[in-house]
Amino acid sequence: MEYNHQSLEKKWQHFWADNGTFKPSESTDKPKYYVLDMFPYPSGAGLHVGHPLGYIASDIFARYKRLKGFNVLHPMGYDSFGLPAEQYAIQTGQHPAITTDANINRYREQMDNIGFSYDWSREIRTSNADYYKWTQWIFMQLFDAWYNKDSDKAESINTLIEKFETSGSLGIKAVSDEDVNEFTAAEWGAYSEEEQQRELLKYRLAYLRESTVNWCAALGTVLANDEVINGLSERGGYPVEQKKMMQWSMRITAYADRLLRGLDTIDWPEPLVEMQRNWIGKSVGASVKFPVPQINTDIEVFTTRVDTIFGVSFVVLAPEHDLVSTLTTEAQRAEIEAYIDKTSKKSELDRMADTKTVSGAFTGSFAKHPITGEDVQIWIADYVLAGYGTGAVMAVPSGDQRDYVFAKHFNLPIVPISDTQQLDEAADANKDGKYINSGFINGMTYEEAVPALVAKLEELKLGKAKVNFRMRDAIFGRQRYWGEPVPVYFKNGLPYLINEAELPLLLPEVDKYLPTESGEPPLGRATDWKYQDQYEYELSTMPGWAGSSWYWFRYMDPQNADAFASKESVEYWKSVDLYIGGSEHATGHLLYSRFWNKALKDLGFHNEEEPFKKLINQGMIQGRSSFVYRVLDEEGRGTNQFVSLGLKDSYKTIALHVDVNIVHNDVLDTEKFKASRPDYALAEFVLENGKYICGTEVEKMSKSKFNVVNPDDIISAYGADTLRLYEMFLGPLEQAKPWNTNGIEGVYKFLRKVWRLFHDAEGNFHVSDEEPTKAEFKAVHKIIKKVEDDVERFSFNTSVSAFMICVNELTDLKSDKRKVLEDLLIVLQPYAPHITEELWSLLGHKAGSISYAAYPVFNPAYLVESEFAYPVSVNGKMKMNLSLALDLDQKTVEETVLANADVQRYLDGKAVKKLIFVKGKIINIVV
RNA sequence: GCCUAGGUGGUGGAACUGGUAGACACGCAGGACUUAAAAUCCUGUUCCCGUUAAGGGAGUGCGGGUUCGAUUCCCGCCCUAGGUACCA
Repeated sequence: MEYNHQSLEKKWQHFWADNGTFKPSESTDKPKYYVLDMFPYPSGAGLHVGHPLGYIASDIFARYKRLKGFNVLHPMGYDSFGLPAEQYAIQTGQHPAITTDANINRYREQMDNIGFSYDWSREIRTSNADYYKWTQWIFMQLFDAWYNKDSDKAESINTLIEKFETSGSLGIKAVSDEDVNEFTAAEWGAYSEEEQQRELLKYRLAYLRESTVNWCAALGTVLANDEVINGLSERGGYPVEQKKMMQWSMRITAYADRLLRGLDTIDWPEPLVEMQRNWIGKSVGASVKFPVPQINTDIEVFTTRVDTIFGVSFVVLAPEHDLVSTLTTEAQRAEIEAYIDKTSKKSELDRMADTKTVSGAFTGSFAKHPITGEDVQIWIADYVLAGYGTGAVMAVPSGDQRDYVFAKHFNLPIVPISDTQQLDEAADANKDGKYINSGFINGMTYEEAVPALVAKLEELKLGKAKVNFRMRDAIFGRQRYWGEPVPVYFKNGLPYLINEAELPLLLPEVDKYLPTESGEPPLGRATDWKYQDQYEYELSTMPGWAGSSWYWFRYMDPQNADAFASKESVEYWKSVDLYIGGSEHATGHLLYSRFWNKALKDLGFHNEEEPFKKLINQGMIQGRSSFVYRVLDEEGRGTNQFVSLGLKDSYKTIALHVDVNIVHNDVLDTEKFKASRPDYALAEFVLENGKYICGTEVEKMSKSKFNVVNPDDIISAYGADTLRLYEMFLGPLEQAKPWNTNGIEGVYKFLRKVWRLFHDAEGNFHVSDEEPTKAEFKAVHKIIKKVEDDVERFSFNTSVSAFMICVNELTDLKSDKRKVLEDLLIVLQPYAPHITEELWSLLGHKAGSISYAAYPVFNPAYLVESEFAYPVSVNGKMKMNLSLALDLDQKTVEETVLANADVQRYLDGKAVKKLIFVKGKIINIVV
């Protein structure tokens, strides 16, 4: 029988599904291992050949770990709330749940064709009520929590209430809003219920507050910072503006430091760690107050270089700064107002793009230098951002390039503050010199000056050491329909949690998926809330990242109706050992997940500080578009003639995308091309060597470029095993690469060779029980070792090559020995599960048992040779090959090599200065 | 600008801690089998010189350095991709 992937693969996929082959058990002596893929949003386009890359890699790893004796949890599900289904619903009126279900079914079908070892009994969908019940429940825990800086963790809000009741707000160190009140226990007791709730809201981890948000009018919703790219929405690319609104937020800033520290404890790709670091944006410095006596207030600035404080020659405020209007003198008012007007007209994009033009205006007021007491001018300029730090900076032209340019432009003083500064052309920020013109720190070094200054500022009550973060709290509400309802109702304008017993708070039906006439979110249309007459429900829903910020826990115990997962299952599976997915989630999902994980840990629901121990980013697979060249006539109109790539330069042509599915190895199938479109029916071709060669270009995979390759097509032509091997063979997992079917034949040929190892010339199954030869053992033990090494370091592409070498060797040896072939099958199983499963059962083993076979033990003895040949160079130049017996000591090797006639001839009487040994061999002779 | 990753044949890529650069595969060329084609198998394939050959030379983005020996380590530069951006 020949290798027939079609029937064989279907057969085993059904067998695995029917027998629950990949269900892990929690009652086992085996150590656990949790392999997770980032679950997909099920889009309408289905999977293309790029999507499964990471899934194949994780599947190989999961299968390998099973062979290595681990109890493996390898689940899959869907992040099924999201904008596209809702946009589609707005256009067609079809309920998003229906589209979503249809898309999920398509995804599932496609994934099943690839032969993944997921435990589908644990499938989850974030839009299912029995799932989002727990997303809502977690929201409630976060609402009922505050961050205690003393214990450095989140605690139940009750511990805060207790403190308020016993000692008031005194001595409480919490992460909270800026505008918290100070009160005694007695005052707290005298607060009304409403006043108490209003105050508590300023401490909760999930809170409601008036904040400046990114409002996207086209999408009709607010967006989180990571959903806005260059002032445009990530989805759809619509303009985004800043707007003040009452909004749900998550106090992620409470965790800024722990999120940063945790990065050192996890094994993630460096670029990703770096992205999170930048996003969190910790800067260590000082906050300094510049008094403005005439209006009896201070301008607070943040600086990372307090040591340059004596170089301050002016202070700059952002044009949006609260004090601008009070500080502006009558003489300057017209100028300032004109400037504010001008900058407010600039869009976010313009302001970012234009960093060269120097602009600003003088307010007319002066502040006092906190140490010298001298007057410094107060300016406004749009290079100072309202959203970072305090929205004001102390300008040190000698130490900061922006301040330098500004000072030059407006003729403000530039004071050197270090004896090593070079200020002819630019600011000089070096910290190496000794201070000059700097009062009491003159002559000090940087290391001495900083603590001295901080102490001085504290003494003057005009400053203190401060750590600043770039990261802002995450906006949590969305004015959309297709998301989790927030389990909150309002009383006198204040939010209260609904009863836990009322969970899940079901997403109500609406007549339309658009905002109401009065501008409320779509949920304002709902008429079937359970307690509609009693409650004034919250109308916004949760953002897309809510459901994905805890989903790895649900897989541990997906059907549990009493908890998001049982205590036992959480204690057993702990956290994800290996997580595979794209780097586009660096500052979104991966940050929010770490945040929720830490909060849930603090509140006592599990014990793991980090959710994903090791993370791998698979590279994006790009499309490889093909082009045909249509010949143009004198007027530049297209003719029916198409010219092959190599000859196109002698014609006037236009390049047209052609469907990559009718091109093989860059050769166009001309008949299929003619049939593809009516206006190509009469096409004529100018061929080279009898073929029409297409041009190519690497672009994003998309329908409009005719370069989408569907995995189903590859599978029906070559089989799932070929697809799996080929996707791995394409190159390093983490590298972005274009899809290119050109090499797939080689992988397919390899699988046929594997099949033939088990079949005789007539095609009958045949293996021998004889003892393998040394050469056969050697071939197999090489691959046992190689795959072990490769899989552990995620170098799947080199394994595929090694398999090919191994099978070529066994084919040359005409090997048919059961002992070596069985080992080969086990080692190959993670990569090509279908063919190995089939051959395994033909060998007489129980069906399905290969998935839990023991990974063969590598025996280095099989790789050792009795004699080895190796090259010896003279002065680094390769000269000759020598062959020596093994087990010689260094001295004997030395004598034998030097006695060798060839060596003597090359040395030509010259004296040997040194012999270089590597692993007991002489590798180089220095003369 | 800054941060991160990378630059190796016609192509995808290999070379794990410095030790025969180009494994493996594609493509291409030639051959075997076949009436023929497909399929399959075999041989060759970094570049240059050498009629074939024996042989020689160059070669991992560019320029230096360390070393007996560098794709690998160090310094400077160029280019590509991703991220980020008046963050004080």
